[in-house]
Amino acid sequence: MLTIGELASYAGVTTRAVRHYHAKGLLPEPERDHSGYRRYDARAVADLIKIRTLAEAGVPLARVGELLAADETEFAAAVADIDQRLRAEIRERQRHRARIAQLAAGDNLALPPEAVAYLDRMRRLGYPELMIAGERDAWILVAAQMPEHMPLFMALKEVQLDDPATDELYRELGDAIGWSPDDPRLPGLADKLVATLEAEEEVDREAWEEFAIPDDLVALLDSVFLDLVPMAPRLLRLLEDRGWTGWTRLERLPSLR
Amino acid sequence: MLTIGELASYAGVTTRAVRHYHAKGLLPEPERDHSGYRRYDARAVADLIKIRTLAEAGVPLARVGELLAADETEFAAAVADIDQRLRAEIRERQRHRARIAQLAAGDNLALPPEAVAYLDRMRRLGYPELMIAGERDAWILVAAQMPEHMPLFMALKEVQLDDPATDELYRELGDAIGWSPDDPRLPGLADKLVATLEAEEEVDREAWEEFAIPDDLVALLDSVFLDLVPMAPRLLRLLEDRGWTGWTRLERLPSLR
DNA sequence: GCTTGACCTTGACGCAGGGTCAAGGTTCGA
DNA sequence: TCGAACCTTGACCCTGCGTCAAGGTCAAGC
Repeated sequence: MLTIGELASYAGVTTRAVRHYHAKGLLPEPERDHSGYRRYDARAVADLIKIRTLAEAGVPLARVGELLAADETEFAAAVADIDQRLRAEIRERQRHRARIAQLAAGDNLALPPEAVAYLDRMRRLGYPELMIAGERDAWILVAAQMPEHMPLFMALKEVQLDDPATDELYRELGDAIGWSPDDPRLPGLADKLVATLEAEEEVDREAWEEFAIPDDLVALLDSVFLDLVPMAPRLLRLLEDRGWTGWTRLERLPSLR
Repeated sequence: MLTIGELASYAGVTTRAVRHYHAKGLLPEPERDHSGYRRYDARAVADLIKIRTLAEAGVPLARVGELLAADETEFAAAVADIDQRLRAEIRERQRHRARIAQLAAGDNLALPPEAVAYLDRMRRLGYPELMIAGERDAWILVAAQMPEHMPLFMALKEVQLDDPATDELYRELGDAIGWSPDDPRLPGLADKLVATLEAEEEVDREAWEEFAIPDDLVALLDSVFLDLVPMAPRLLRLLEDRGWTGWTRLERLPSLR
């Protein structure tokens, strides 16, 4: 007759595992000797090895019990089921590998490659880091909600950078990011912004409007700007004085009656 | 400003997960409003999405914190490390798949294919199921301790079945398995066994002895027989009367002084 | 002003599969 | 007769949250 330690070593498991299987009902509790020690026969070794074999094959303990008592049909069905689970887990890990390989390739936590490329271009063009950081945070939010639209959005942004007038406007905004709320240059900046908006062809904006950003996301993006940039609240007020509201989605105010 | 539920839904996680990340120190606790609710800004959404991105890439939360604060070199090293872990987990599951595919192919829980083939042959030859079950349990124990010797052992067993004399002896043992301990045919069976043993060429046994089964395993295998077969203790006593001891490894008793 | 339902708060337990003490009793060999 | 190496039960630890429980808060509709 075997003690728990001997049993465990025959089957190549720890005594803790054996007691765990007792607690789970996988292995029946054996007789105790006069001092309370568990005493096992050879059948227990064979049973334990079967349990180990299934557990090491990736079968959850909860199912090991069923499987030991299953007939051939049930066994085959259960095995098919487990195999499917294993395949799913393998695929999952393969996706994880691909994902972290992407992460390793750049600073693009949570951003698709085209957005990384856009931010890199801003960096090469000499935009201030604070502005780039704001853009990145904002696009992270958009990418999370509308990942399928990101290639289009980034293509539109690249077009904007290609346009010298927009580029110049953006550079001024970049400089203005550090201005204090009472900076005297702010009204002039607001004038320039409004002028650009009014000069803008409707066509340009249609491209954006077709893939309407949801209202709550717009509000969130506005708050990125408002939180990050000290002069932002003042600038928005100046724009409202000039008949425009919002930031992420700038719109004409309904004219006052 | 966002509530925890809004934050969570922007990032595509549960509120429970957000609180979990707070508890783990991955995401800083935000300000509370007058009623004690957590209030988040848009930065928190971006931070949370980064956490999610890493966590979904299979990075353990304990490492996510380090990674968010890591420089590029550390990040690359950590990513390489995680990739290695993922590959190991994939390999593990592929081994599991192969293992359960084997299991599905037969009743061979914990037995190598050659042992399954041997047991199947016993079944085809009409040996009683009780004897086959005993053989299976015994070989499970051997396979667990000496897996590398199983092909040889099974080859030797097949040779025994090929021999008409041994086959006949085994069939008698198979019949005897159900006998009561005081069955009058037992002495005759013991005589026949001893006769076979003494007629056996030394060469036959050398093959087995070369790959000595350890003493404790022999004791365990004997106990399978003693536990499973009611008449076993009596049969062993009868063999000892005739100058032989043991069962798994039958040996001549040292002659009495 | 009241109810209802959807939020929010902290705290605690649960899961798989055991690892790792703790505090004590038992057995075995020298 | 002593110490080492067993054994016993009980309880806490890990991951990554899910899921109660027992309440507080908020907005809407009556």
